[in-house]
Amino acid sequence: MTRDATLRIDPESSTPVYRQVVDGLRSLLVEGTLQPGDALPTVRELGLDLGVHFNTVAEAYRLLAAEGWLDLRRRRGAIVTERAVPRQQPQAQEDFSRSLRQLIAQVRADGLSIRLIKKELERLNQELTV
Amino acid sequence: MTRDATLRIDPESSTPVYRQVVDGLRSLLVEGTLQPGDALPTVRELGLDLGVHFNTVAEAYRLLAAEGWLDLRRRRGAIVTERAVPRQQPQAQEDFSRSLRQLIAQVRADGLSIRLIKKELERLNQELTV
DNA sequence: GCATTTGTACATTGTATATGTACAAACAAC
DNA sequence: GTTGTTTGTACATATACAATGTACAAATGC
Repeated sequence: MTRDATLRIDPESSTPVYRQVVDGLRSLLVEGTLQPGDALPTVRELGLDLGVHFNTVAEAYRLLAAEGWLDLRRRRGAIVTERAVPRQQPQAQEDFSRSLRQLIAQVRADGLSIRLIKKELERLNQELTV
Repeated sequence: MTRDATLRIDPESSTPVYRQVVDGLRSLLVEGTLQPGDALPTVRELGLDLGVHFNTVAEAYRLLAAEGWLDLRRRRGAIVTERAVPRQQPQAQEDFSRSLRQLIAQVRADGLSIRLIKKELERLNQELTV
């Protein structure tokens, strides 16, 4: 991953930077853009790239390692690992439903048209393949 | 709104309580469950109901008032107002797309099956009417 | 060995969150 | 019209969280 424009940080956002990094990287991991064996940038490289302190990136890497995505070793950096999908939690579907409803409500409140929302929902649904 | 089970607070969540309240209420407002003219519970009632301090609820009400949803007056409480949908921001669609991708990635990582995710996407898409 | 490159540990600082307490406005009762 | 009560508001405080600064420890190459 070299200078990937996929990750962008909004320092104004109310969601903390290290979680923005986690969320952005998790997308790439889940979607397979980052594959097992791939090397992520070093915490210092990515920190420089994103304009944040390397410890902030390190914190994000630690969370992803705790989720089972990364293997962290000194001098070698962060490597994407094989990861088994965990068993589904009981309330997972309901949580997702609520989060999705709230996300849609938020963007509707911000003026995004229902037409465009539906378009995005359909597009993302398309992209999901079993 | 009397003792509505629609709002549930997770004190363990990393998203702060006042924002959970804002997000939950905004859903009800956008979806029309709460209509202009409706009275919300007082900050003390809702605080008691949710098990949080009334100032935490007050903070949530203030945010919603700042978004144009509520009219707050002493002694009368919080009343839902008419609210014009604001003009769409330029990056709104892209922001939504990214948030949605990240939400899906997160629940996939948590083990929610693609089948159930697609089902929810379709269900919410259905419910959206222009 | 020694230097360099990595992640790690931890102290420090600033900011955000939640609460406690006192207050001010509005309205009702009398 | 005074008094009491019910509302939201203001602000001080305590705590937790986020981001950074700095020093360190492990691993590798030479």
